[in-house]
Amino acid sequence: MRVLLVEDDPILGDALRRTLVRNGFPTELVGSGTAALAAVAEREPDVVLLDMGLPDRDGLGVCREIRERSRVPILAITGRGDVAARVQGLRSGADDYLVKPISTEELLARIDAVLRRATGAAVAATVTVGDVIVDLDRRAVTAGGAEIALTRKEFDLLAALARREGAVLPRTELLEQVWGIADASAARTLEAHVASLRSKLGERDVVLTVRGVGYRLAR
Amino acid sequence: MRVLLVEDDPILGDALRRTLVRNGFPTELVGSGTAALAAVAEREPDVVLLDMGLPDRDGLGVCREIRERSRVPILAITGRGDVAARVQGLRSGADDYLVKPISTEELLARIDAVLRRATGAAVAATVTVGDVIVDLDRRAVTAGGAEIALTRKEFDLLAALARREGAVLPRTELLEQVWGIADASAARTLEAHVASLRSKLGERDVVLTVRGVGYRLAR
DNA sequence: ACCGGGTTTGAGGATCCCTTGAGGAAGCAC
DNA sequence: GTGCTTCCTCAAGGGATCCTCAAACCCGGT
Repeated sequence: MRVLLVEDDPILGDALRRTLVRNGFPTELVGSGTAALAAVAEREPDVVLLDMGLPDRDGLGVCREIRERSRVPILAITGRGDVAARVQGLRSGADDYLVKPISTEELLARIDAVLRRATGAAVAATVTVGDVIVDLDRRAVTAGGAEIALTRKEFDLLAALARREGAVLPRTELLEQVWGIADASAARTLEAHVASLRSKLGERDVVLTVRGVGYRLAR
Repeated sequence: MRVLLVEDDPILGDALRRTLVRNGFPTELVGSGTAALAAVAEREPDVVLLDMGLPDRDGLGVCREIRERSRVPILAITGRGDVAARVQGLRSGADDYLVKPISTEELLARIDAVLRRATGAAVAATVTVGDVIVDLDRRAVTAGGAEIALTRKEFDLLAALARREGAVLPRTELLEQVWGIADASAARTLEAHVASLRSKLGERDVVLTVRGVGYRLAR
């Protein structure tokens, strides 16, 4: 499950690459369309994340050339409001697109979705922890067979933990994924949501505290 | 319509076999890759259910060998979270896969789907939600047997939701699919159409709102 | 030009839930 | 045990989000 990330801005590129790696996607970063074409042939990635605003050649051409040589799913990255680029991108073979600025949550969700479609409706859209089932598509959660109504943040929080089932997610990471902020000052907000999530899940001890670090899911 | 089940865990294997038999699929259970290859040649099953975690040889190899000798549809069974195995499985010729733990409903649905694809039967172009039937070809909707007259936008909206039955569609996505715009400022338009759609469908709670995200269909 | 259904837009209001604060409990080092 | 840090509980304000209800607008068809 390898990702090829094509992004010329080294800052954004590195940030995206780290996010992806942290979430279980080994990622190779290249900075130009030419390098991208070579990498597709050589490394056979499972998904290509392609910034449409490249320096050496335009994104559409790269997109088309990749598509001529491979059936790998392509996720286009476009600037905000650039509707024309979006439509043309989809015509040139991109499977979906992301609009800057890109939230971690959306990035992961789109990758999941694109993989699911590419592999013929397969990647499971649900995660099971004990008798708790998290349905990422329906944004629905059942515990012991009974449906549980969660709010937006509560679900996002649970989903972030569920995607990395069992792994410890640092508070900063959760804040970034769910709230989109890199600010640790909202610590109490996070705690409050963990609390309400726990109370809704009942006496199940699904969300565990890792003191000094963050939270993780039981298995 | 015979199923070949390849599963080394006798407990799980027997449970699956019984479930299948109860639901109309005569099933043979074998516990190793070697036996599986022999059984494929000899019994000519209509579907193979293959656990990727076998003791004697790895699932991928078995998968590939089966595929070399036969065009029988293969449903891979993988552990949870084992994304890599999933992708490789699909590359090695599996048609779809199931993730443990396997629910009966999902098992049967996947077998149906795989058989439908393999035998080239037409996929039904109607989606059913409760007693509401959405016919995507005829652009017609019936609820409780009675035909319901919907306007264009109302139908497009319902159809967009129905195609991804149950999954949450973000507001932005609905706006783009139904209205062709990437502008979130038309939010009230969407809401108005949801309202009229709901009122036409009666007290059925078919269209559910997911606060902060979008809408989805009940099941 | 005139309807008439379909669609969009606006304002108002109801509901939900996110955030924030303070105080207390629990964990950890010594 | 003592002190310190970290985390949890609880409740309430205020804001975001969505629904309702009308009215205006658009656009074919007659």
